[in-house]
Amino acid sequence: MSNQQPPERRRRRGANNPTLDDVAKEAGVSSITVSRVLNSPDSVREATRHKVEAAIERVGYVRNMVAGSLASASSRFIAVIVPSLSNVVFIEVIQGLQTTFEKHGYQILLGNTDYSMQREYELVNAFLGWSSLALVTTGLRHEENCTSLLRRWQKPVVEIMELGKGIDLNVGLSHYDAGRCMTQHLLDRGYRRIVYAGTQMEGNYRARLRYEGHRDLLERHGIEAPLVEWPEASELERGAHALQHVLTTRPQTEAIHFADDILATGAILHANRVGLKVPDDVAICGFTGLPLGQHLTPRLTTIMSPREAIGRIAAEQVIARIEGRPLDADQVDVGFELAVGEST
Amino acid sequence: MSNQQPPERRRRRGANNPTLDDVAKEAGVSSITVSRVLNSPDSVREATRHKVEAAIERVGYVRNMVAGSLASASSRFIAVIVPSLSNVVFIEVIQGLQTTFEKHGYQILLGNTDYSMQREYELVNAFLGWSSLALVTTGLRHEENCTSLLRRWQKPVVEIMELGKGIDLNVGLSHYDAGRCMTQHLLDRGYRRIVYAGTQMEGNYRARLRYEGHRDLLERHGIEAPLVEWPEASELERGAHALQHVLTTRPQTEAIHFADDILATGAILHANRVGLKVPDDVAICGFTGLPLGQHLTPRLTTIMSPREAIGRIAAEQVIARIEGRPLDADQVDVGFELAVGEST
DNA sequence: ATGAAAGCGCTAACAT
DNA sequence: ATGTTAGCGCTTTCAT
Repeated sequence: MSNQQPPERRRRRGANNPTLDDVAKEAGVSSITVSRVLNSPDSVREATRHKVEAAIERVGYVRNMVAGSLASASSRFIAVIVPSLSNVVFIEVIQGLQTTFEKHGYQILLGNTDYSMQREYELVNAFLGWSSLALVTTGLRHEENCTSLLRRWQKPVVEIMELGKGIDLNVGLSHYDAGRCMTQHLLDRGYRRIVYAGTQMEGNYRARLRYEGHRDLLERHGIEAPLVEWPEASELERGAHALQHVLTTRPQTEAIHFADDILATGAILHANRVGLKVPDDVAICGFTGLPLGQHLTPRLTTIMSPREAIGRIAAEQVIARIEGRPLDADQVDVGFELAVGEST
Repeated sequence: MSNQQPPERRRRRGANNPTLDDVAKEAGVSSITVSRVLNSPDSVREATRHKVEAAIERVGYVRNMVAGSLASASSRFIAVIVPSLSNVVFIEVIQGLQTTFEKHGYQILLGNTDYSMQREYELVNAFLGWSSLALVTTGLRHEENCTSLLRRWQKPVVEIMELGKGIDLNVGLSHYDAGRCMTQHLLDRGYRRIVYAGTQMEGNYRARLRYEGHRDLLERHGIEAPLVEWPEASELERGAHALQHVLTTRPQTEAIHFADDILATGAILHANRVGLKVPDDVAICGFTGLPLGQHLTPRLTTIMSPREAIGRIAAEQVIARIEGRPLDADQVDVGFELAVGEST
């Protein structure tokens, strides 16, 4: 004989946190009213709102963002993907993004690819699964799967740092032009025997683009463009070694064009230590425009890239899109600026 | 007369992404089997698994993390709250956390309080609402609401940077002892007229604790402990100004104990620029142990705090808890080390 | 090893 | 301005 009573209800409730219903009961309203107090307080009468707010306080209600996101099929997450967290450049970009997004109540979902496109694809996949509102990623090159997934995705995608035709929005600068610009400056100063020194040049193709700008300009002048590179990440110590190495293996070198300010700073500090004169013994320049460079003696000649602005502008573009405001342009060239110090 | 046909089903589906059911249909299995392939592949026969994996690929399935988290009442989020992103110290801690958590497949949810406890409480609230598995926050002082909310919460909470009795777990060092240790070194070196110089000393009470260690030791020796402070965040420029300011207003000063390495470095670089001799004209020391300090001439005397280790250890503690492994201790003193350079 | 059914806690859609 | 109902897409529970 079959069981006559209705089957007992299965209950699960993970933690036993108060829910909207608990608050509603406490306040003597329906749960949707509580939801409205939370999401569009103006659509609720003031008296009701106060009752509900008091009830929320009393029961110690903590909003379940997960349930809300599932029901509305959207979260306030913005996915942000960078290749490295040990590079100040990306930290500053993240600051620009974070400050701007936070002001508007968005939460960043941060991912680090370690310069692996496979990892980037995995992160993109996971972040889309969180109903992110938009995605900000670094550079214009991705796995094919990744690009096509993002193209199908119907939400704002910003590719930052580099300039060019991309998936959707783009905020950056031309690294090729930046490399070329610095080398033009070195030529103007009369330097001819110039070594380019960088780290992780395979993964970090923006540094490679700068080198290509450098090389093409030199070749046009019939000058060789030797490249020395190291697989490790940039550190002050590496810059010191690089200086030592170049002066040992190529004692004729007149100038070293470093791929970034960390290396260049390490080289200048090392020169100070061992009594080498910059730029008389060897000229040194970098790329990025870290404040540190302007405090050295001699001040570092470098290319200033507006890192925080990249983050801020990318965030502003995204927010405009989300809020349905029209954009001036899908591509923003933030430019760069040559800052000439005494190191060249 | 009432409508005889069953009422038309309301449909919502935000985006029209393929769901588990779509994959299941494609693979000719039930949706729970697809779920198992994703969550516990070993519980599914190999042939079935391959069928399902092919179907996932074919329909371009992107996992809906939100729905999964709601159903299971848990996510793979770890909430991380820091007071600032413009301070390298927290960046390095975040790196330690992020690297360790990522290895285990956890996603950080990053929040920045700007040294506001009110903001910290809001972030905690939001992050608990995302079914976070654990929470890492900075310091031992919080809003009362915040502390009691976290105490009720049945998941791991780690308070980092500072050492002391807290909510649950604790990983840090004694800032009071660190300040005292450095000042003992200055006394040993024979300095007596010592100025302590810091920034944002109200919000950043860890810097204040270091000052208190410094002050108490000096007072025990019957020496005054003047404090100069600025409300802005630490920058190299501020360190340069601070040096200038102290030497102008208190020309007798023999040593400046800076609250952090950024200020101290700014001061040393400025001294190099204007031809002041460190430590002969004035001795300089800092706190943190940034690599930069060891590349200066003279090398900076500082206290090395293991920033990345704090992050790593905090993450390891959390992971052990989550995975049900026993902890050696709820409190970890990561210690610090006096690094004596030529600047004192 | 696989499946059916129920429910996670919220919000959209549709009343009133 | 407020309420009713159904459904978001998954995982848990229970069954086979």
